[in-house]
Amino acid sequence: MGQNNNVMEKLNSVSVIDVAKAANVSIATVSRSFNKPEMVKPEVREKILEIAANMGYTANSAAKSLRSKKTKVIGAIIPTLDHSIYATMINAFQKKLSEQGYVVYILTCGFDASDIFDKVTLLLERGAEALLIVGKILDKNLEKYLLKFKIPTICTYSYHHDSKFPFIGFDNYASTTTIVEYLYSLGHKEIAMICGPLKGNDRQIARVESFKNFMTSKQAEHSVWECKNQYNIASGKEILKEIVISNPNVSAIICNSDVIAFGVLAGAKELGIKIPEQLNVIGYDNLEFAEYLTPPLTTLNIPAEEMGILSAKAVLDNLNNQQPLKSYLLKTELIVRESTNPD
Amino acid sequence: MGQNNNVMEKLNSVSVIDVAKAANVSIATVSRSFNKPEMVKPEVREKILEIAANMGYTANSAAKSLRSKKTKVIGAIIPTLDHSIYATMINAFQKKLSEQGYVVYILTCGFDASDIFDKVTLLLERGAEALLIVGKILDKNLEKYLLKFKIPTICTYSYHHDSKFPFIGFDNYASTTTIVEYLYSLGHKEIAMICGPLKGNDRQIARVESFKNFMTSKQAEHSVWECKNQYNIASGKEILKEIVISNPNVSAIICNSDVIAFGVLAGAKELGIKIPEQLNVIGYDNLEFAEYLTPPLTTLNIPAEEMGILSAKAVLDNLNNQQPLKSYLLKTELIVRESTNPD
DNA sequence: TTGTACGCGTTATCAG
DNA sequence: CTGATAACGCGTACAA
Repeated sequence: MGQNNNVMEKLNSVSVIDVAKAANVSIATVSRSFNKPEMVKPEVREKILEIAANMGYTANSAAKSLRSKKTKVIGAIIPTLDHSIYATMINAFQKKLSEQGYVVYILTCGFDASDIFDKVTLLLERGAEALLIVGKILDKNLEKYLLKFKIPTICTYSYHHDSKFPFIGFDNYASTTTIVEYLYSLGHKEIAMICGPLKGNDRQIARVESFKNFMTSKQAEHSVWECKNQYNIASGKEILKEIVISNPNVSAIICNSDVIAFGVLAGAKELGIKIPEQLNVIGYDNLEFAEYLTPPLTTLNIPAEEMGILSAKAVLDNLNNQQPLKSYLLKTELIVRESTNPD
Repeated sequence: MGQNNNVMEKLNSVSVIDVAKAANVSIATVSRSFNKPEMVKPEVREKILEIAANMGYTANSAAKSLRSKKTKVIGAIIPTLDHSIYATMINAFQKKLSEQGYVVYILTCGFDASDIFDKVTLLLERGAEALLIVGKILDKNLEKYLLKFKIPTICTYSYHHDSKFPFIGFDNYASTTTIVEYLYSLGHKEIAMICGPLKGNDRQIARVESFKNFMTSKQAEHSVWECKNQYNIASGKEILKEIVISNPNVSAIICNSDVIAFGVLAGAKELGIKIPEQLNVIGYDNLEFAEYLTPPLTTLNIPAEEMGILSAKAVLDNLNNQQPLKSYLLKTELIVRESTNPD
């Protein structure tokens, strides 16, 4: 290895011209045998296909794209693959698209989506024909850009009525209201929320707002704790300790991720805080482990896989059948388990 | 929307020709301003770059690839993104590559890697310049194919000395031996292993073999339980029940995934089996949650992120500097916690 | 049903 | 340092 190992060169060493010569037909007939089979006499086509296979012919996708202006590539921009909640969606998205020969470019951007212009253009310049984005598009320039070039773009994990782009997601604001209402109905008068990084993160912002609005409307004590660094179990544990020290009257904690809730349960155990007797804990995402925690975690189920599949279908329908992209408001569901109970 | 919304057409509406005209230079100079800046007089270059930016010029990647025979795309084939252990690696891999303007195609193949020829050719035909694959390449035809076309291919998550392809991974066989030896040294005489799907999965096969060989050499009782369906917590729980019923003398269980081990702990709790007093449990992967389980899980740490980063570096070095791909045998480490102890 | 010839937008070559 | 032009491999009018 080392010298002259160019993949394209090797892979595309035999072209339509070679096949045409070998089959004693024109290049047009070869091309048509692959792309418009019904236009070629069956015997001729079969012969060409066979010869092409024997010669190891592979269409050059760059040339194909250049000519046809289609790449069969979809771009996806997500915060990170390191959270199963995004990985699950992308997994479903990718699987569905690959059934139709589409391939997915994946780019991670961290939780701050306010600065993803570069990532978007990178994918677009590389030929992405449509985009999947997590959350709302916050950068006005990006919004203009996508609109100007009519890039088919789907936003997920959120739902905003005022958006210029279709959303296939769920209502973060309403979902959190469901959670807080439930906790309030249980009699909790002072509740804390542990949220993820807020900057450029419309999901977290909506949840915090919903929480604050509800609690304020009831004139109930409340506090918000931002998990700024690592979004993991250790953080949840740490933040619990801070909460306990500075707000000892908190009787329930809303975690905006099951991972954080996991940490809170772990921290509570260490501190000797009984759950749910002394403290109620509620998660978000309904990850697989939630029901196996001690105690089983009350949490909010979100339609991760469904978002991926529906988004893929929408993209396919748009690209293949010119169907306009529609929004879907998907349902979430509060799964009550044993980490919450009446005060 | 609906008609004539071709992304490429819109995005590449202004070409080098337009920029050249506007800047009053030749197209060659425009091209060079972007790709070989040192060959263009600074003032001229700056002017061209500015004009190009104002006109919204974007190079057509298909044309670029067609001419240069480079795509700056890397393909990755992994079992699933739905397991954080793979997602973590891919996340690191992708992040590193994107620093150099590379983009990653991700395709999932399930756990059976014996039939991925189609996936490989799909990625290659789409222009992937190099490949990242999880596990050993089992299909002889695929092996021949990759060798014939000299596709830069890195295999991960395993390490085989007899492989025709470089491995950036760890030794599954030896790692399991470490685990079994440790358990045996603790005095366990009958051990069970819960493994993942075996078909087309060299990692699981190596671990099972290692386990059987060691136990046989000690003439110790042992059994292997294949987790055929879902590779999740519920399965671990279920299989534990089967083990307890049919092999009541088992005093230790090796789980080939922390997720399975999680299920075993959950099942044990339900059955009233005390861990580690009545049963030792050991995991694999050292996922984040392992140390927070009850009891904290003894497990094997694997270098997921490191594999991703090193693989990315190797690919970059191969593509940019013609450096041959080298193998790296990375270390694993047994993390002893409280789910194991002397008999 | 098939063949000819052109153009897609870029980079590489070669001459200046 | 710059310009003119060929070539990359394919799809598709248009002609036959």
